Amino acid sequence: MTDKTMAAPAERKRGEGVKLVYDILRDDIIDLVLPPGSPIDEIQLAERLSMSRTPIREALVRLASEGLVTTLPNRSTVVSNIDFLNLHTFFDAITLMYRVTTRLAAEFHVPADLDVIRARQAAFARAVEAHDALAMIATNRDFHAAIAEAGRNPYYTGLFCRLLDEGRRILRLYYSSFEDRLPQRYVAEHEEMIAAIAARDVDGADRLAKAHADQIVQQIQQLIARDRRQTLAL
Amino acid sequence: MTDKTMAAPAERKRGEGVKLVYDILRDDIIDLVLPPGSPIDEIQLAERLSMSRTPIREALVRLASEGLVTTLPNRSTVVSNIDFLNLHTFFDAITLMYRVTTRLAAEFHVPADLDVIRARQAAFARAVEAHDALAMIATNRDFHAAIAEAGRNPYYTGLFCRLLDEGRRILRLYYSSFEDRLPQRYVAEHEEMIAAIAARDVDGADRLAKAHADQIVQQIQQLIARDRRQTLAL
DNA sequence: CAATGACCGATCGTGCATGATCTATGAAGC
DNA sequence: GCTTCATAGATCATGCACGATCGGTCATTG
Repeated sequence: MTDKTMAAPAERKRGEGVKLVYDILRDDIIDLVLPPGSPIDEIQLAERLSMSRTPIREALVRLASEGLVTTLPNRSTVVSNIDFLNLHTFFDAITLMYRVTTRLAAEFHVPADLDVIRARQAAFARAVEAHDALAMIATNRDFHAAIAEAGRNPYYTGLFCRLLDEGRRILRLYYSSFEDRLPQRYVAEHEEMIAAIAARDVDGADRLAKAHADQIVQQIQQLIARDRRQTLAL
Repeated sequence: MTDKTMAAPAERKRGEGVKLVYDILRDDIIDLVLPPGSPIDEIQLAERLSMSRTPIREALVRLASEGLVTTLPNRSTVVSNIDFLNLHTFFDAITLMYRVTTRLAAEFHVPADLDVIRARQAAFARAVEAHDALAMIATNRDFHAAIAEAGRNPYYTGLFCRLLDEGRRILRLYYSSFEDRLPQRYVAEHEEMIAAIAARDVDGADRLAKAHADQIVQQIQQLIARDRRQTLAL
C-alpha cells in the first residue's frame, strides 16, 4: 500500500520474519496508514512481503493480543476500531500512567537516563520548530517513554507505551488542526518535568505530569468536539 | 505431564485449537505445573494434544506477548522466570491497581456487579473454611478481578489481571506456609471493601484497598524472608 | 405479474497439517 | 583449548479442508 511496505524483498535472516511483519503492521496501524476497520488479508500481505503466511499469522496473533487488530473467527482480521464511547477510560488510565511513571523517574533515574530524556526532548523541540505535526506526535511519545524507562517499572512502561501508541492513533485523526501555541507550551512543560526529575522532586514531578496530562486530554477533547461540530454542520 | 493435559484427544471444532492450547499452558504456568525455566517443546506438546505444531506456536506467541513464556531466538521457549530482584516493582504496580480498580468499582458499579462480587467472595470464604490454600489463591484473584470488571476500565483490568496471575505464581511457591489467621482477616477485609463499594464510598474503598494490598505485600515478603532463612540454614 | 424470501452452490480466506531448512548447542576429535 | 560436526528444535513454506459470505435460482405471496 505504501512505498515503504512495498520495498521489503531484501534478504532477511531467519528468525526476523515475524518481527519484520509485526513492526510494519504496527507502524502502519499506529500511523493510520491502515485506518481502523481495514481488513488485513494474509495472502496479500504474504505476496507483498514475499514470504509465507505462517510468519504473518504469528505477527497478527501478537497484534491481536495487544488489541491492535481484531480477528473475526473463520473470517478476516481487521484493524481495531478506536472506541470513542469509552475514551474517558483511556484518559483516566493515561493520566495515571503519566503521573506514576514521572514520579518513579524522579525517584529512580540515573544520570544516563537524563541524557536519553534530554535527547528525546531535543527531538521533540526540533519537530515543533519545524511545524511537523506528525513528528511532534511521534517524538512526544518517545520522550514520555524514555521517562517511563527511567522509572524502571516494566509493568507501568508496558501499559504506558500501549496507551501512548493508542494516543498517537487518536491524534493522527486530528493532527491537521494543530495550532502552534500548544506545542510551544508542551516544550516548556517538558523542560519543567525534566528539571523536577533531575532534582528528584517526586511531588513536583507528579504535579507537573498531572498538569501535562490534563493539557493533552483537554486538547484531544477539544479536537474531538470541534470535529463533532463540523460533522454536524454538513 | 499431568493427567489433565493428557486427556485432550476429544473432538474439537475449527478455530478452538489455539485457545485450547493457550488455556492449558496458561493454567499450567500459573499453577506452577510448569515451573519457571521449564522448556516447552512444540513437538512434544503437539503429540500430547494430538494436533499440529502450528496452533501451538500461535498459542506460544500469545503467551510470549503477555510475558508468561520467553522465546530464545532459534532455540527453545521456556516458562518465564519470576524476577525476585525486581519484586518491588510488582508490589508497587499491584498496590496501585488494587486501589484504582476498587475506586472505580465504587464509582461505576451497577447492582449486577455486586452480585458477581459477592458470589466470588462467597467462593473465597468457602476456600478459607475448607483450609484449601490453592483454592484461596484462585478465588481471591477472581474476587478482585470481578471488582476490576465493575470499574469498567479495560486498561486497568488487563494489567491488574496480569499482575494477579503473576501473584498466583509467586504465592504457589509458598502456599504451604499459609496460616489460618491471615485468610480469616482477608475475608473480613473483603467484606468491608464490598460495603464501601456498595455505598459508593470512593475514598473509603481506596483506603481499604490500599490496606488490603499492603497486607498481601507484607505477607508475601514475610514468606520470602522466611524462605530465605530456611535456604541459608541448609 | 412483480416482489420478497428461502435454498443452494461457487468462491474466497482462514485454520490446521506437514514437509523442508536453517541455527544454536553440545560432543567428539585434533 | 579450539575446531568440526552431529543433532535437536525452531522457523518458514506449502498443501489441504472447513466455514462463511455472496450471488443466483426458485417457490411463495400479495
